Amino acid sequence: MYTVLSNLKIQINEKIYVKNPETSDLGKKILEQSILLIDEIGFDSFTFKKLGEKIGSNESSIYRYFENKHKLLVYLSSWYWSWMEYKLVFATANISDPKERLKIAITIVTEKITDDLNTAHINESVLNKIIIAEFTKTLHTKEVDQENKEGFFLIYKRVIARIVAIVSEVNPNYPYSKSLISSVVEGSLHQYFLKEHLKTITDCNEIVTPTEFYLNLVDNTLK
Amino acid sequence: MYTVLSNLKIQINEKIYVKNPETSDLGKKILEQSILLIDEIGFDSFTFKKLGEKIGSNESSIYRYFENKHKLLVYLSSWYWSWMEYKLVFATANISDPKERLKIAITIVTEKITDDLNTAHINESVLNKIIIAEFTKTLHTKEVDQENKEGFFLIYKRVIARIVAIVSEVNPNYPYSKSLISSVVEGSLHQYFLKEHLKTITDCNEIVTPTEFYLNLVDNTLK
DNA sequence: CATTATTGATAGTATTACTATTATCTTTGT
DNA sequence: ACAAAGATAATAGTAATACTATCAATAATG
Repeated sequence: MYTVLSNLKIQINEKIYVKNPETSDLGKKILEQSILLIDEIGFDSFTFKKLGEKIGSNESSIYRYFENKHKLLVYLSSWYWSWMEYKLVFATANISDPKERLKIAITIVTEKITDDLNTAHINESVLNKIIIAEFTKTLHTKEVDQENKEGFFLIYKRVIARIVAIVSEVNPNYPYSKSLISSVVEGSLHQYFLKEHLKTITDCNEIVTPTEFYLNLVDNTLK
Repeated sequence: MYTVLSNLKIQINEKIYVKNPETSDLGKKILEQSILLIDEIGFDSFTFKKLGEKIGSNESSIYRYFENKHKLLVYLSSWYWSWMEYKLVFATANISDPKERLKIAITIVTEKITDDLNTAHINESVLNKIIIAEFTKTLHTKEVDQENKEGFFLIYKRVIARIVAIVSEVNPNYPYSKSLISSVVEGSLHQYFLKEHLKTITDCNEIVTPTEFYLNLVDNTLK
């Protein structure tokens, strides 16, 4: 996969990190290798100590970038959704037909992810695996309301809002556009999860894709 | 809410517990109070030590019932879905029209939960809150495939399979019945979560219910 | 070349997630 | 009524986690 701008820079809410990891080599290494390590051992077993060992750096150095592993995951998620928004905006620009625009948007948020070569230290394909496996954990905490107030989930919500706006163009009378799209975005991750782990309760497999299922669903719903 | 059978007994996979908590007072207290404590402080902060203090019992005694807090959550989830299956089977029995049966089934799995007075030590309304907040955590672990093999998620999958069977009656040509229903069941929990915490990306509120949204969605989809 | 910022090394603390042992208390079977 | 068995409580102990603090070493910059 390649994006239109080379070396795209992604802006993340400052409250999520202690020190911006994009501003140093160590910071970028933390992002790059944390993605690989979380994918490898899972977020629950992931610790800053293990990450430090992996990148040949010290635990305490990592704490200078992120308060704790939860915040790091929130950062990676924000990065992911920001990248997704970027793709969404570019892919739907200059498409006049709302129906076509919606089709593209649904495809973008539900399709399989390949690595974007413009971001040297982020492997989007592996990041996507983490999002499928771990994204719900960023939301499902006792601190969700506080963190939501601080804007931790803004980009995620904005991605959904953008697609909701297209739905309203396609069918202004449909009364559940927000629920429909939040359900598509979250549900798509879930279908990918089921396809890997609980195959008996999904139709998605090597042939049928979540994209196909959701394009059909949205199409039927807005008719 | 009341069920047809009084004192209904729910069977849980033996591999989930060390000692069946339904066989003693302490066991029942563990179930009852763990639900309240997890709801109160969240699953992440929940420990057996805190639970022990709450029920005036010893940490080590709780370990005789459950290997760890993850297994306890799996137990509570299994209990919940088993109870849901029970409600589903009763509510749809003797309804000959598949469309009507599907409508009832969707309603059952998406509607707001009130306490079932037939189960003295389980507060289903609070348990439902836990399921909304924490159920995904039972699945999103590195051990999911192993635990799935051992049957930890059987009842959950069976609930979905039962509704899928009704979908096939209503529309045998619809090719995504499993994805549709897994998406409804999981998505419904998600919509309840959004309604509480991320209101801007859902249409569900005090007036519009997840049930209404999903009945409409399924109806349009199977037309 | 001096200052400042960054990173590394080490140590230390409170909590968690257990396991093990032994004592006590409660049932139950005869 | 009493012994044996089973369940629970109390205590102690361990390894790992999730940090914080301090200070030394190194690199970047003006």
